[in-house]
Amino acid sequence: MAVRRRSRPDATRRSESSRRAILTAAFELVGEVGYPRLSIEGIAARAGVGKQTIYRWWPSKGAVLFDSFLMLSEGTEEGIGKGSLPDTGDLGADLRSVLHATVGELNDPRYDGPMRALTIEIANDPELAALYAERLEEPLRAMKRERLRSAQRAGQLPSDLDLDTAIDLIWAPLFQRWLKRVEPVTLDYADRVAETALRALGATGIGHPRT
Amino acid sequence: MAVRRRSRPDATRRSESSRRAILTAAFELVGEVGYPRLSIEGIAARAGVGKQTIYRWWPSKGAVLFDSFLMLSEGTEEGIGKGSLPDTGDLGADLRSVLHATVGELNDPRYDGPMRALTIEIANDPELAALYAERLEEPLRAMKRERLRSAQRAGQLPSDLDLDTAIDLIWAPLFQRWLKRVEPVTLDYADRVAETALRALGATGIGHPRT
Amino acid sequence: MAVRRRSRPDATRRSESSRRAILTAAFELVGEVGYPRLSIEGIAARAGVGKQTIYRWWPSKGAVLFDSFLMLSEGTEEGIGKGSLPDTGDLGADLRSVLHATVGELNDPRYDGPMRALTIEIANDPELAALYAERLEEPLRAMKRERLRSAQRAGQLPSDLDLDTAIDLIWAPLFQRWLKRVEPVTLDYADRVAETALRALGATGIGHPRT
Amino acid sequence: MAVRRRSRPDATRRSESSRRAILTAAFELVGEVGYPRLSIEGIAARAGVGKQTIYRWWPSKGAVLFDSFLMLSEGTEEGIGKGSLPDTGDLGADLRSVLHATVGELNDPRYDGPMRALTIEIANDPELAALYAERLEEPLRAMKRERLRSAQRAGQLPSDLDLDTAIDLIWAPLFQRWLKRVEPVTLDYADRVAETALRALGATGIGHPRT
DNA sequence: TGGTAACCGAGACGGTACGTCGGGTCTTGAC
DNA sequence: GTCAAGACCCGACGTACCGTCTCGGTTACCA
Repeated sequence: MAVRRRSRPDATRRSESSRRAILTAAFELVGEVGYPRLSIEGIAARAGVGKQTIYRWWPSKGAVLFDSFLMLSEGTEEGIGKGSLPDTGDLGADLRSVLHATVGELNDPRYDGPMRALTIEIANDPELAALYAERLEEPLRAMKRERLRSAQRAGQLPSDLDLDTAIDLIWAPLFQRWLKRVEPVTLDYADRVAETALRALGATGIGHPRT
Repeated sequence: MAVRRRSRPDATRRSESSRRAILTAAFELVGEVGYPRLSIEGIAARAGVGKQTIYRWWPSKGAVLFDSFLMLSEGTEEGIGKGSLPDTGDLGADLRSVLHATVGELNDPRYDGPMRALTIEIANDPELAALYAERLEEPLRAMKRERLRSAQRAGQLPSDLDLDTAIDLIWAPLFQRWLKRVEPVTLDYADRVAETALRALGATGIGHPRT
Repeated sequence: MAVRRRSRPDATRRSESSRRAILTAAFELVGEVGYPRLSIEGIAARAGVGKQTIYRWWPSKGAVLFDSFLMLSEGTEEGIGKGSLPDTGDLGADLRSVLHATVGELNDPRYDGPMRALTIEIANDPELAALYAERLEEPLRAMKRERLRSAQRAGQLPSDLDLDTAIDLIWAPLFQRWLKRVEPVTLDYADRVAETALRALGATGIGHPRT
Repeated sequence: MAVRRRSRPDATRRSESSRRAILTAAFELVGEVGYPRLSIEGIAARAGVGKQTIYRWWPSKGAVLFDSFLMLSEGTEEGIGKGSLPDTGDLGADLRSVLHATVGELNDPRYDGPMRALTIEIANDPELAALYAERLEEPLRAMKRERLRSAQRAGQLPSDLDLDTAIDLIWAPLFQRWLKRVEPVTLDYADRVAETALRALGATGIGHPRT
C-alpha cells in the first residue's frame, strides 16, 4: 500500500480554465511590465484567480513562465518539434530564411519581454534549465540537426562535422547579441553570421545572399 | 546665480572606504546567496553602511554589481583593456589557451554567481547594457580583434574577414552554453568550438590540438 | 408542486458518528490551541470529516462550539437542567459548596479554553447569545432561582427579594474575575463573595464558613 | 556593557502622527465592523500607514486596541485615574449616578464594539490582561474603593467590609449582563443592583431611588 | 431490487488577511 | 554635506483559512 504523507494536488480535479488564464496572464504581464515587475500577485489578479491556485500547481514564478511558453508553442502548427526546417536543397538560403524568422521574433516586442524573463529564470534555476533544455531547446535543436545532416548527405557539409557545435556556432551569436543588446539584431547581421559560419563549416556549393 | 533645489552628491567628499566595502560586499554576497536573494539591505548590512549611501552613489542594484566587476578587473594586471591576448604566431594554440582560461572562469563558483547576476541585470536594463558594452565588453573585444588582425597580417586568416562576426562565432557559443546550462562548459567543448570556428573562418597553417 | 432550488439538509440522513466526531474534535482542539487558533479546517481534519459536513449543519464556528458544550452537559448526570442545587437547609453551606464546584471548573484547564472560546463567540454573536441564554444559562439559573426561593420559604431571605438580581450578585463576580484574569479565582474568594452577598441580600440564620 | 542582540525600535524616532492615526483608526474600525472583522491590514489602510509600522510598535492586535483605549481616556478630563467618584455624602445617590453613566457607555454603540473587542483580547491574552488590570482596571477600582472608604468613614458601611469584594458585587453584574447580552442593561437594572448590593453590604442611612 | 436523492470524505477554487522582507525615501545626530 | 542608522510608506512574498463548489463513493428510501 502506497503511503503519501502529504497529499499532493489531485491533478484530475484541476481547473483547466484557471490554468489557461494563469498562463495567458503571465505571458501578457511579463510583456507589459517586464520581468523585474512581474509578480505572482499580479498574475493571479489578472487571471482572476487565487494566489494559492498558482502555488498549488507551480513551484516557482519561472515554472509558470515556462509553461506559458509551452502553451504558446503547442498552439502553433509551427510549434516546437512539430515541424521541420525548410529544405530546398540550398542550405545557405534555407539558413537565411530561418534566421530571418528568428530575428523577427527577437525584435518583436511581444516576445522580447517574455523571452528575457524566461532566459533569466533559466539562468538562475538549474532545474528549470534542465526542463527547458529537454522540452524547448532539444526539439528545436533536433530540427536544426536534421537540416544540417541533410546537407551532409547532399555533400554540402563535411561528413565528419560535429553538428551540435555547428548549431551553436550559427545560433549562439544571435542570442548573445539579443540578450546583451550590444547592438541591434539585424537581418544583415544574421546573414553575416550564416555566411561566415557556413564558410567555417566547410560548406561547398551553397547559395550566397545577393550583395 | 545657479540654484540647485536638490543637492547632487559631492564626489570629492565621497568615502572611499565605504565605496570599496559596498562593492566587495556586493560581489561576495551575490556569490553566496545568488542573484534572486541579493538585496540592497543585505549589501548595506554586510558593508556596515547605510542604505542611503548606496542609493546616493548608484542608480540601481545592477550598477553596484557592475562597478564591483570593474573594481575587480582594475585590481588585476591581466585586467580589462590593460593587456593583450597572447600572440605566439600560432593562432590555434593562442585561441585555445585563451578559451581555456575563459572556461576556467565560467566554472569557478566564485565568478559564476556574480557573472550570472550581472548578465541578468544587463538583460533587463538597456542603460546598464550600454555601459557594460562600453566599459567591459568593448575593451575585451578590442583585444580579441587585435589578435585576429595580427593573424590576418600573418596570412592565417582571409583579409576580408569580418572580425566582429568572427569574434561572436568563437565566444558566443561558450557563453550561451554557460548561461543556459544546457551542458557543462568543458575544455573539450572550447577546443571543438575554436577548431570549427577557425576552419569556418578560412584559417590556414594554424596549429591543431594534439588528438 | 413545490420547487426547491437548493435542497435543505435532511436531518434524518445525518451521520451521528460525524456529528459526535466534530463536536469532540472542536472541544478538544479549542482546549489545546486556544480560541484564536481554532479553525473549521482544523476541526474537520481532526474529526476526519469534510468541511462541507460542518458547514451543512452549523451556521458558524460558535454554533459548533455551543453544541459541543451541549453534548458535554447532556453526557453528565449532573448536566444542565437535569438536577437541582443541594438543599440541606443551610443556605450558606450549600452556596459555598456550589461555588466551590464552579471555582474548580473555572480553574480546570480542560474547561478554561473551551469556555473562553464560547464566551467570546457569545459576546460577538447576538443570535448565539440568545441560544446560549435559553439552552445553557436559563436552566442553570432556574436551579439557582429554585434554591433561593426555597431559602425564602424557610425565612432565610426576604420574601420581596429580586431573585434574578441576587443570582447575578453572587455569580457574576466569579465569572468576571475568571474572564479578565484580574486575580486567580480562589475558593477563598468564592467564600468571600458568598458571605458578602448573603449579608447584602439580608440573609438571616445562615451558616458561616469556619474562619 | 549592554548587549543587544536584535536592535529594538528606537522610540525617539517614532512618528507621533502615525501613532495617533493608528490608534484612532483602530478604535473607529472596531466600532464599525466589529471585532471579528477587524484586521491589521484594515487599520493600516485606514490610518494611511504601512503594516510594518504597526508590527514594529505593537506585539498584537489587542495591544493596539488597548492603547487606543488608553489614548481615549487620556484625552478626557474625566479620564482614567484622573478624577474621583462623586461624593455628595449620599452613597446610594452617588452610586446610582455613577452606574447610570456606566450603563450609558455600555449602551453607546460607539463604545460597545471597541469594548467587546478589548474584552475578548484580554480574555485570550494573559499578558494583555495584566496590562489592562494595571493600567485601566486598577485606577478605576481605586476611585471606587476610595468612595466606599469614604462611606465607611461616614458610618454608612461596616468598617470591616471587604471593599474589593464589594466593588465586584456592584459592578460585575452590569458587565456580565452587557457581555452576554442576556437582557438589555437598563438604568432600572443598575438601580436594582445598587440597592440590593448596598443592602447586602449592610449600608445604613442611605438614600433610595424614588419609586 | 434497482433508481435516485442526499449524505459523506476529499479537496480545488476565488478570496482575505496574516506576519515578513525588501524597495526606495526621508530624518536624525555625529563628524 | 557625508555618513551610519533606521523609521517610514508601500508592494509582494508564501501560508493559513474562509466559505463555496464539485467530484466519486456510499447509504437509505421509494418505486
